Amino acid sequence: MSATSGTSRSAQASDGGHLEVSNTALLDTLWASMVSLYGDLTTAATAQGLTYSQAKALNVLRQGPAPMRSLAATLHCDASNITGIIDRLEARGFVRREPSPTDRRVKNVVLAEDGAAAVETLRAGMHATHESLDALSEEERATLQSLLTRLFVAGDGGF
Amino acid sequence: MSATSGTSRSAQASDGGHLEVSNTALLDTLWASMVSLYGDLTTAATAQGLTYSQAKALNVLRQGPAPMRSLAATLHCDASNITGIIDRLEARGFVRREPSPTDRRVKNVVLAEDGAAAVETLRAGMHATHESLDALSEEERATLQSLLTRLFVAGDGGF
DNA sequence: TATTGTTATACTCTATAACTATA
DNA sequence: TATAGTTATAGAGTATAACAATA
Repeated sequence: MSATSGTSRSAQASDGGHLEVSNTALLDTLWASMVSLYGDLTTAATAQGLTYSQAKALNVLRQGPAPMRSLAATLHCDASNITGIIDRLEARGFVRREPSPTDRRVKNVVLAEDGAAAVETLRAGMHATHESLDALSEEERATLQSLLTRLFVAGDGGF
Repeated sequence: MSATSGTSRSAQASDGGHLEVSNTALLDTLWASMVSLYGDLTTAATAQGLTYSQAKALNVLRQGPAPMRSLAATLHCDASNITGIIDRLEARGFVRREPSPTDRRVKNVVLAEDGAAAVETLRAGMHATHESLDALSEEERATLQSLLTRLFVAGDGGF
């Protein structure tokens, strides 16, 4: 945004480690993008009577059933939170708790039909995001997908 | 991810409007990226004794003082939330409330020295993000910055 | 009248610690 | 002993509604 170029990078390995201060401008852009996406997602979730955390949980469960502990790891929160979040989703019939056949300690959370419908409606309702994506070319979307996958998804499944 | 290609796009304008279902895979990637970035940010914030929301507020204030109402809009939350968030940041000396010279209803929130130091430390502490960014080439970072800016920042300042 | 910021309220999220039941 | 899930607790975030001060 300034004369120092959008991709400047202070390559000072102050303590012998890797590059410490990498690209302030890009960090700003990533941060702002996250806040915008968060806003669009929260708006769409509220329209379904869901909180941000509930929406995240439902979205993860689109990929298949998951144990409570696994959900906590994926959502970067303590396992005790998941109990309440799943409690509330289960009370609305959006998910079910099923016993694991292999480990009687484990409860697998399964996305119910109503939950699947709600999360699909939510995803379709992220209008600002969809409109922005429509403004990119096919090639640009492929590039973005590739870069973001390398940045955030590839490593170990979300840092 | 599947045989349907990473950039497929169901171009069905079901109700005469714009393209409704755009790129499920890319939405997934964006969502996962947001969750990962959120996780890294929260971890770095916790190390500074800050919550995610407090960190977002401090980061916005890096760009200069802002009225309460403006902070609420930028952070996509109700104005009544900001009162509490700024209360807690002010109690720790991270921000100050200053009266607006032009409108006696308005209070401008100013980043204090300790707050500026805390947010810079926080940003430097987002190790997972920095390491990921270091793995991209200069050109790739420029491309990512450009694409994200068009997607999320350019429009109207965060949707 | 409309807007800015605050307060009161109720609900949700969040981490910590302690607990039960399994492994 | 270690792990999965729950409960209790306290602090923080969140939106709604009502309010005072100012425009």
